[in-house]
Amino acid sequence: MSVSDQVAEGSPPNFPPNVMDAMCPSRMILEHVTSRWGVLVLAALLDRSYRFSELRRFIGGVSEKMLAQTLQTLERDGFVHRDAKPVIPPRVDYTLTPLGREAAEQVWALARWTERHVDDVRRARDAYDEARVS
Amino acid sequence: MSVSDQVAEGSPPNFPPNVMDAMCPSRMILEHVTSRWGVLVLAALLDRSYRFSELRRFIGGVSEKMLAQTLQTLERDGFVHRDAKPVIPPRVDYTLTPLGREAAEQVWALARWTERHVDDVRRARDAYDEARVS
DNA sequence: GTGGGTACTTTCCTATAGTTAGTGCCCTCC
DNA sequence: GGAGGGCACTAACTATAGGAAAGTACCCAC
Repeated sequence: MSVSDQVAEGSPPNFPPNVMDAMCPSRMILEHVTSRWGVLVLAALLDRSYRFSELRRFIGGVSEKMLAQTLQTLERDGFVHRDAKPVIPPRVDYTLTPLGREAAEQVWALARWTERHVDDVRRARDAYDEARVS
Repeated sequence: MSVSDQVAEGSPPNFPPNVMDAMCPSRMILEHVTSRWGVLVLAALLDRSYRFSELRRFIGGVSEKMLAQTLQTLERDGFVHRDAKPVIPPRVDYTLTPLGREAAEQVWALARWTERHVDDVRRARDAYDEARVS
């Protein structure tokens, strides 16, 4: 067994990383950052840090469970930093890490893009719907 | 009742569009383009058009049902163009519209970014996991 | 004539998301 | 001084979304 054989066997079958491969870890990371609430958490934290319930009020429609779950996932992936101060009442601040900031800038750009193109999509939907009622 | 009152009442309560508002249409559009399979469909179609089952083979792990559903949603939103040739066997080509291309460029950039940072995330996860087994 | 390919749709079942209620501790209100 | 609310969660339950598999209808190759 040669050295190159050892490397080939020891390394995962995901080189180079490819999101189109269901087994590639990059697929799961992409799912975390593009998840329903992940996108909004990252976008929110881009301009400042937030406390848990402050974030919950800012992001309309998110449940406490899903916000906590999303924040834990993003923290584990190294996108979000959780700063818990041992005071009463509890105070926990969430901030972006440098890695999280890079991701957040991209999802924020996408969020702003959709906000700008709401009317384009509405027109497309009207045309689509009208084409099949006839 | 003044004219400004009429405008305020007649227009939807979503101006300017804001993804943080659960009721804003931009929220739903963002969910479509960042959906689990929407991201991958847009990214795939960026470099060329695909037929249905070609796309299904290219995007690992997608079911026929979810691919059809995702394509219909993206078509209705005006991101994807469906070109069905009335031949036997059926031939349907999916392409991006100009609007879809703009969205696809952004999600593709995000996909490539995650592929490049797989190792950073893996390290963050190892550190996170090790911090709570002790 | 059996198997495979095309592009889907339908049915069924499970996994995931969301809703609700509970935790423990503190502050403010009247 | 008891009621209500805020803080940051967690646990249990339920509704909905997602995935597996089969069906459709037609054709071609072997």
